[in-house]
Amino acid sequence: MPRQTSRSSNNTRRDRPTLRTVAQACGLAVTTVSRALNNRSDIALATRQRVRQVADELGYVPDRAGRGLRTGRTHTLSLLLAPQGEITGYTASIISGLGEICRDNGYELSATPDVRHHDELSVVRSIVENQRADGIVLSRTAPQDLRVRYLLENDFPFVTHGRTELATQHASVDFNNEHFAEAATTRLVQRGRRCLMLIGAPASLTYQTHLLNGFSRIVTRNALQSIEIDDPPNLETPLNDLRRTVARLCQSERCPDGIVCAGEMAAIAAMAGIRDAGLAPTVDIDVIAKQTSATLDHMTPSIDSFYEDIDATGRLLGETLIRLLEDRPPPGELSVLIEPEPRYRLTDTGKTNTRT
Amino acid sequence: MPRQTSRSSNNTRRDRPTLRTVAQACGLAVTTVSRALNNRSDIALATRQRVRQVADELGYVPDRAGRGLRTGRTHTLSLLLAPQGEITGYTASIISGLGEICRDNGYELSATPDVRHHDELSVVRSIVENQRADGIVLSRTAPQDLRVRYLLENDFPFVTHGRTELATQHASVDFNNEHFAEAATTRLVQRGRRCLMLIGAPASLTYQTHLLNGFSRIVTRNALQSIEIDDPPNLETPLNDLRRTVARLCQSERCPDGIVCAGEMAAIAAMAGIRDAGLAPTVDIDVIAKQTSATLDHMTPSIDSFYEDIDATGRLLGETLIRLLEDRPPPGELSVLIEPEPRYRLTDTGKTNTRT
DNA sequence: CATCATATCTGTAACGTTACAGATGTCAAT
DNA sequence: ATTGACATCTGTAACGTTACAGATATGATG
Repeated sequence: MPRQTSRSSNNTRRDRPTLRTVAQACGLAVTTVSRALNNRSDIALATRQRVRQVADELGYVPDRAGRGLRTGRTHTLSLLLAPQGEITGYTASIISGLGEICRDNGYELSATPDVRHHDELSVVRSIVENQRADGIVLSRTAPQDLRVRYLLENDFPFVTHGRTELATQHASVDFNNEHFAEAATTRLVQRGRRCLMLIGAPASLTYQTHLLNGFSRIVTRNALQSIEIDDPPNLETPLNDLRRTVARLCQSERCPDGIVCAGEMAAIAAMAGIRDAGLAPTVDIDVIAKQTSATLDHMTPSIDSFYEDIDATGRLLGETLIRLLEDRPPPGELSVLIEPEPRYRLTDTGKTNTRT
Repeated sequence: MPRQTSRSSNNTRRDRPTLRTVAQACGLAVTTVSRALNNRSDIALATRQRVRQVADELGYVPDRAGRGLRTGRTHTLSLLLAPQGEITGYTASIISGLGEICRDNGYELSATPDVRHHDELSVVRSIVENQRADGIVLSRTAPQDLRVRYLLENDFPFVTHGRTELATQHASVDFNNEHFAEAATTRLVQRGRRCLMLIGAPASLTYQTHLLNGFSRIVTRNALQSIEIDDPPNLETPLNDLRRTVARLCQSERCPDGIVCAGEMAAIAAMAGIRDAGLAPTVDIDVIAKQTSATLDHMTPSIDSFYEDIDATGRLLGETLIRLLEDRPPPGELSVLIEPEPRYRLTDTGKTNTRT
């Protein structure tokens, strides 16, 4: 057996059929075949069907480069990722859903990690200017997101996971973080907790506002205390730091008796911090979190949570963007809001209860 | 402000410079500029430098479609992912490392989820036949991996995460699972555990053999017992099932006193199962795991682990594949083996000890 | 001085596709 | 028969790049 060579050298690579091949097989002009396969109305229906069938039989697949050169479109969607090193399970789930939609619609999904400590716009600019994709999926949106402004100004198709506060409307999919925060906080109140703390998103991201709105509303309505500290830990605080901060807080006089946590990893670190302080999570300090994977289901003690379906979010992002690209009306609204799904603690048989 | 339109209509999109633009600016022929930018030796060194500089000033970036049409190359690497729904944090880390290398080398990274219940070859075949990428990154390799055979037969560049048992050599990056299993098992033995169990990979994957080799060697050498059950849970058993199986086992007469776990999520579920059986992880049954994220650091009780750096693996996969594509000798060996990094339990201050 | 080798540059064609401007044929109305 | 309207199909050109086969100039060699 030959050793793996470093390039596909003596090319026996099966030459794939082109429009010309199909045209010859049909006895038609190349142009006709092109228009037939693109389902243009000025080609007889019968011809269109015949061409489609012959093309299928020959295994014809349009050449991306040829098409792209002519049309300027790439049939690629770019997913902008957090900078290298800050990529989490969230990313994986988004890719899973988005990738499925791309595959089903003949798009490539291109994953583009952001560059740390770099011009915020450099990645989007490179994609737009160099025509690396037909559309962009953004996450980690800020209220006045520069990237969104840039894309709007340049009239480049995109969809965001999360909203902005810009005057111009744009396609987006978001989790209802306000409802999540309200429901989570309410549940703590119902359990008699009176002194609450929120571990939310970085202040620069739009959804931190939503979380705070929901949290504060319930706190105010019930005349509760909420813990404010100088440098509050958030979802992107390194887990060890978050853990230490929580531990310190738990040993101070400002110790909370309930924590709402907008991310599952942060919740795990927070529980570790509570234990470090010699207290018992759930008993001394109740914790309630947003859940995006199965991990929380197997924690001890088990905690209540609200589920965000990231996989579904990825699918929605993809569908929205592709509809936008293909000039079809978006599915329902241009902006979709996904509601949290309440989950209750595990029973000891290991079953999750999901009540609606 | 205008509402977001669905396509970049009245195109004010900045026309990007082409080779022709650069050629005119330099007073040279298009061909010359092309060859200059490709650093061909039949262009005077001075000319090459001048052209490069003018091109940079004009912000020239080669058009992927034009180049691809002519050369047949896409400057894209495809990462094959587990089927939708089975994608985990592992994926995210691979993408993180691989994406970085792609960006630095002018490649796009295309993420391609596998299709469940479908022909095993369909995805690779589609990539190869339709020239969707210049090279492929595979994971979840089997001893007689059909995809690898197909790629070898078609002389298509690729690199695998994990090895095969095929006679033909191919580029790969692998974690030394045998060493991991040996070291993990040895550590349990040193703690006096005598009746051990391995939660490894699915039997169909090559590295399960490596895990078993390492595990069995230590078990045999120390004349220990190992637990064999009919349908042993593995890393891809749904977590609830794994948890129940472990719980049941712990209540039977074949209860292990130590578990080696080749994945962190499985370790978490196993610990939950131990607790379900009324036993204490670490005390009654010691657990030791392979670690790929920070999650395990914040478990209670904290457990020992061996770290696999997936981010670095992604980078290595990318570097290897790109070197292969560009005909440069691969970095060191064609096959790289990454050694496990021992990690010890957290101290109560929240610091991880990494000794070498 | 003629010849040849070498270094450096250039023009043409082609990759596969689609836009555009016709071309051809058919049929109905005049 | 002629015209026009329509349905259906076709040929040419172009997108940006690189392969290929020269072209030109320079200097060395006989």
